Amino acid sequence: MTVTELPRASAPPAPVDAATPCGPPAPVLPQDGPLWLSIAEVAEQTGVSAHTLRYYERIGLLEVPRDHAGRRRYTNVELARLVFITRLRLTAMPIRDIQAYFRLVDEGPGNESERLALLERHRNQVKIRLTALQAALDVIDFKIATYGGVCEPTP
Amino acid sequence: MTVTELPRASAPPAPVDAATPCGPPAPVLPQDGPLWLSIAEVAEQTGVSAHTLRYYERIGLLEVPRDHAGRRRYTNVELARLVFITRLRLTAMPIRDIQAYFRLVDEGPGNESERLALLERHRNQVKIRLTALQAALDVIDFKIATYGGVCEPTP
DNA sequence: CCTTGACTTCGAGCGCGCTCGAAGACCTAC
DNA sequence: GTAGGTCTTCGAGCGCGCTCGAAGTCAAGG
Repeated sequence: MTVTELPRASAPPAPVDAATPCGPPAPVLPQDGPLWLSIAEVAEQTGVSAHTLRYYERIGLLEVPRDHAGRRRYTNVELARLVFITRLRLTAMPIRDIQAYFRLVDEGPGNESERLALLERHRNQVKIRLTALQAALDVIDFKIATYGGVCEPTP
Repeated sequence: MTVTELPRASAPPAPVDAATPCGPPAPVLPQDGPLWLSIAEVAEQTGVSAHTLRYYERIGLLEVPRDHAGRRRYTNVELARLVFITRLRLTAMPIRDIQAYFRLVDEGPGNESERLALLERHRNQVKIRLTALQAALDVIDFKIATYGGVCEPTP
């Protein structure tokens, strides 16, 4: 069970991003002690490969503090951001747009309406895709149904 | 309005593929006279570019008869198949799998159960993706909601 | 000291699904 | 006859999102 797996229920999801202007975010993981994870641990827990984690950092999606030896140390802040990134990726938000979003986040407070607009635009596109996907699925379902040999004339 | 646009309602879709073992398929278009379309016309009506139509043919998804000068002439058979291809693509079925499916179709009757299995496998994957997509969308929706500044503690 | 192994950076490579451009054949209109 | 437009084939190129490998650094264990 990785952190990036989605809950089955439609209960309101817990906030996952430090950027919400609501004080410190709720911890994402059952937190025993301060979170201070290596890249391998994050990879295992999130299902995002170490290669991809470095890639995300290279392209500016994530900034990860280092230990004295220069190795990445993920705290719950980075982890929360990563989880939100996976959610956006899961909805096929282009990397460019995710970059744009977190550029706004990293600029600090004052541009919340821009962030919001960006997210809302994306959400609307996702909803459209969702509808089309469902319709295409209906076509496939119909096809599957008619393979049974039951062929009534289509009205 | 292209042929490949999906109906909004969830009414049972009309069959779109000549491969259904139920006799001749219902016509896809309002049919005035025999269908005998050029590649440009098909591109316009379906929203699939001429380049892509040739590509689909190259990779064996579609076989299109030619006129005396060697130009492609699409009949409703090819058009129906193309429309079904767009449905499968819309659900992100990999080209390889679509190739496999139509290879079975082109082999003729006798392997319907294989085709069915292929479609059902894909359908199940799509349903899983659909659920995950919806959940990710919920996360984004929640994020959007909390940008308003209303911050209740998350239980 | 030496090995082991996990980490680092960097740039190149890959798989997918198109997308494009070049060069040429053919029909139609003038 | 010739210009224009639409088609043909073929192979190369592209954008995306990773994915990989090489070469080197560092810390812990024996």
